[in-house]
Amino acid sequence: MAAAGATSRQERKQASRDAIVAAAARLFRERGIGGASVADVMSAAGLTHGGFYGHFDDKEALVAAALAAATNHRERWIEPRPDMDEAAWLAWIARRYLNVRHRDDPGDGCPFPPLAPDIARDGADARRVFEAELRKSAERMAAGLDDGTELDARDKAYAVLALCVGGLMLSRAVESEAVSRRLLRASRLLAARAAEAKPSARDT
Amino acid sequence: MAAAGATSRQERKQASRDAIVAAAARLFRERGIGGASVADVMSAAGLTHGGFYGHFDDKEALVAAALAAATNHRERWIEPRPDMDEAAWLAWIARRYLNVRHRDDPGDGCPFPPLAPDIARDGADARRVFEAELRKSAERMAAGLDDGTELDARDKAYAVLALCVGGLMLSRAVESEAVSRRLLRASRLLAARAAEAKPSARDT
DNA sequence: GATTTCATATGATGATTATCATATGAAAGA
DNA sequence: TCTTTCATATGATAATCATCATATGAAATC
Repeated sequence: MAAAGATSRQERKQASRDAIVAAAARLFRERGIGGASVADVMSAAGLTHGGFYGHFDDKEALVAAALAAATNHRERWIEPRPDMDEAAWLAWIARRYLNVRHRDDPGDGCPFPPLAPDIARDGADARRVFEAELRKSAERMAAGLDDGTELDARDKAYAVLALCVGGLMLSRAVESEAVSRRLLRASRLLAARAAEAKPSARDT
Repeated sequence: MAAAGATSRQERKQASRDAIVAAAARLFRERGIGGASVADVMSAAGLTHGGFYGHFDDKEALVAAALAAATNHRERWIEPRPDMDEAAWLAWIARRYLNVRHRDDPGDGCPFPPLAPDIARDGADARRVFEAELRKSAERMAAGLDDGTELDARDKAYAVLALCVGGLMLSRAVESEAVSRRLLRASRLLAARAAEAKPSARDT
């Protein structure tokens, strides 16, 4: 048995795998799935292309792993803030997500806007991972929301996610800075409207 | 000069070009830009690959043309309805857009959800066409909306577009029918909230 | 009718890519 | 120390793709 201290063969293989997944998570978000080859990913991970198939069955398996690994900012975007009312909290989340910094750094951002259409056309495995990650985001957000008259907390969360994902994606696809910022701002403002209008407070 | 009646050489070339653009508009929406080769598009147009460069400089020029050609349903989705109030009209638009039929037929649907990320990474020409088409949609919608306290009519339109595009795209990327339908329904319901709460009608 | 033009077809070309086969070299086990 | 194992490197392979070069055949012009 090896001295438990240093890196065992198993540990180093795991470290390689982690590096591959991290490189893929970044490159796929930046360039799309078709825009980053297996050799590109391996090279970005500091390895050569041949070893790839010792870690994954095929590229699609890497897509699924990279997608799961790319959702690591969720806790930062959707952070409970019991001090805020619902509308303020949604506005706060939207501001953290729908901004120029996030727009300009897709490689370190949310994987849903750059990858959703690719995933929609990909295999069922990737779609299952996508759904699981989206659901986790929705549940985390719903935990801070109240049920409304038409939309329960989970529905509100799904709708706000759709708005945020759509707004960010469109802000990246237009050419002018002015329209791009307008999309971000308008989407931020609509997000807060998902909070119930609270007729009870007014109509009592 | 040829008898003006039949198809001149010029007219037949134009017809070929139209067929290429129509085939590209469908295939790009169905498979993504990278998923449809020039040869695929030409074959779908009933031609062979070689003639392509007599019509377009390169594939990117075709992307721009196909994108402009793929927005032909806008008038159906965003149809003025002076008989409805703002919230009802937005709900009506969202219902026409965010439904299972549209979700399951991307080849004949809105080009924004399937193509936005590809366009974001593509050349500036395609992004300019994307922006022009998005702007036309926003202006058509804004013409039926009122300015609100935070969001003017154009902003409301951009936000509703972001929500619709995001909701449709996510509904295609998840695996289960239940979550997919939930995304469509929740997004439809939030769309109507873009209408001003009309404090004037209540608070007067 | 002869000749020219040109839209399209046929047939390269060179680059890229996913995937597989085999070599290597260092650590693990004996 | 010697042998085995195995993670990774090097080096194919076969397919796909955008793009280019040339051939063809029918319409347009003379």
